[in-house]
This record gives sequence, structure tokens and C-alpha cells, in this order.
Amino acid sequence: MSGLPAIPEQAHRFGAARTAQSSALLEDYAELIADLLVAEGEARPTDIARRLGVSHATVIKTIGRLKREGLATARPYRGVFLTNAGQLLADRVRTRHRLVVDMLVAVGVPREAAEQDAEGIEHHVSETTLAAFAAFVEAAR
Amino acid sequence: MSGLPAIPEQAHRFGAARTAQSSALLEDYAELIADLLVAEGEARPTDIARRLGVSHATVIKTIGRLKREGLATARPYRGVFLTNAGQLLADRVRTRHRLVVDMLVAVGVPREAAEQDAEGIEHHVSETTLAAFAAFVEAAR
DNA sequence: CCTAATATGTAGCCAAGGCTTCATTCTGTA
DNA sequence: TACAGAATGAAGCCTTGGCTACATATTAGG
Repeated sequence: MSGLPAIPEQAHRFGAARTAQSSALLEDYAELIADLLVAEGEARPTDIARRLGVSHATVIKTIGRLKREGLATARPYRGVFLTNAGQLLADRVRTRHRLVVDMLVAVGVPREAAEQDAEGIEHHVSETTLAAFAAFVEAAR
Repeated sequence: MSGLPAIPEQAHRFGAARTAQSSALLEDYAELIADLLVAEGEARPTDIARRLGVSHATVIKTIGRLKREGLATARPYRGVFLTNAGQLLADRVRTRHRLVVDMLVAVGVPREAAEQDAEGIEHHVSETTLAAFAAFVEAAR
């Protein structure tokens, strides 16, 4: 009863967590780029770098990956834009992010800690879990 | 009101999430090794590999890192053991893991999804948030 | 309109965390 | 007890996601 999970079960869980992690960075970029486009009208590598707290070179390299994955477009010195796929991703991520924060707050987590922890948690919330959060937050209002 | 967070604020959040991620793997290993020691009396690289769903070579390399960080000891062909620091980490991680699962279940997440998502979520739950979870789960019982 | 400051991009380095391949050591059983 | 099969470890490769340093392009002020 208190033992370990079955091996295939446990291997699958860890594998899924690794998969989620590998899309986390692209999700963060998509959301941030979308936010910058709304707030500032443009998304420049330098601004992205400042907000992520990394060097601009790192950002430029990652933008290349976003392009390879069909999520963004960018021309030299002209800023970054999202493709339809990128915008869709950003929308999903933003909705999920808000819901995670709301859920944390609803169970009593202080706002500031909720905002902080949501930044990492959000990437590991499945559709099933998200639906449960939505129902819970709704009921708690 | 609906704009972006302040830059230092946001950079700090992303930075903290990256830091949390970098300790995630060691936390998983510590917890799994502790569980194997209890359940089987020993923690062999092959068993660890099967449960994580990675190759044994990857595990052996990571065990080297655990040793470098003072969390584990291992002699060739003799299995892996935890140092005091490693055992402490494992205990903390296990407690946190259970609490995350319990909280998810308490807000209505199906058990299976809760177990799955907790595997990724747990690494991003701060002490503050953990305390709130504990209070919430307690009250919900 | 020139020039200094800023932004962008390129190159090359590093560690982490995967992998496969191959050599070596155990170990259980015929 | 010998040996086949399983476990272990080492080596070398790959991608991600960081970094610094340097070169180039853009832009804003005087």
C-alpha cells in the first residue's frame, strides 16, 4: 500500500514531466512576446532579455528556435512577431497562467508567492487538472 | 492594471523558476533512492533507470553529480546510498510531494492526474505556498 | 549630418542531461 | 565451477540554454 508505484507507471510520470519541461521555455517566450506586443506594440530582443533576466544573446538564440518551430517570425532589427500557432500558444498559456494564480490564491496562497510559483507550476498543469482548477475557482467565488 | 509586471520583478520570477528547475533532478533522485532503499533495501542504478525511464548510463552520470554535491555515496557495484544531507532532502521532498498531491485532490483533481502533475509541480512550490497547502488540506478534511 | 549610444547579431565556450556503444564485473544456475 | 546473461561503468556524441566578447547596424541628439 505504501510501496512504490508500478515501474511503467512511474517511468511514464517522469517522462511526461521531462516532456512538459522541454516546452516550458517556448511557452514563456510566446506569452511574453504576446504581452509585449500588446503593451508596447513591439517585442524587441533586448526587452525580452531584460524581462527574462538573461543576456540578449540567449534571447536571440531562442528566437531562432521559435522560428524553427513555426511559432514566431523575425527579420533582422525588426523585432519579433508571433505566427498564428504562436499566438494560439500564447493565448492558451496566458489563460492557464491566470487560472493557476487564481487557484493558488483561492486556497490561501499570498498573491506574491502565487505569482512567483505559478511561473514554474503552470508548465506542469494538464488539461484535466486545469479543468478541475476552473471548477474550483468558479465555486470559490 | 492589466499591463506587464515591473521589469526587476518579472526577471526575478523567471530567474527563480530557472533555479528551481535546476535542483529538480537532484530532488527526484534523492526521493527515488530513498524510496528504493526502504522498499528493496538497496538502490541500484538499473532500477533507478527503469523507474525514471532513462538509460542506465544517464543514471550513472547523475549519481556522479549527486556525489559531487554531497548528497549520495556509492562504491562501484555496491549500489547508491544517501548522505545525511541527501536523506534530509529526500524527506523534505517526499513530504512536499504528498502535500501537493493531497492539495490537488482536495480541489477536485482526479487522483491519477494529481499524481502525474505533482511530479512536475512539486519542484516549484515555495515554503510559503506549501504552508498554505497544508492549512487548506487540513481544513478540507 | 555626424557621431555616440544603444540595439542586434555572430562566434565560441560551458554544464546539464539525454543517448549509444563497448568493455568489464557480478552472479545465478546448469 | 564455469559460463551465460545481467548489471555496471567509461567514453564520446548531441541538444538546450546559459554566458562573454566582439562586430555590425540603427537611432537619437547636438
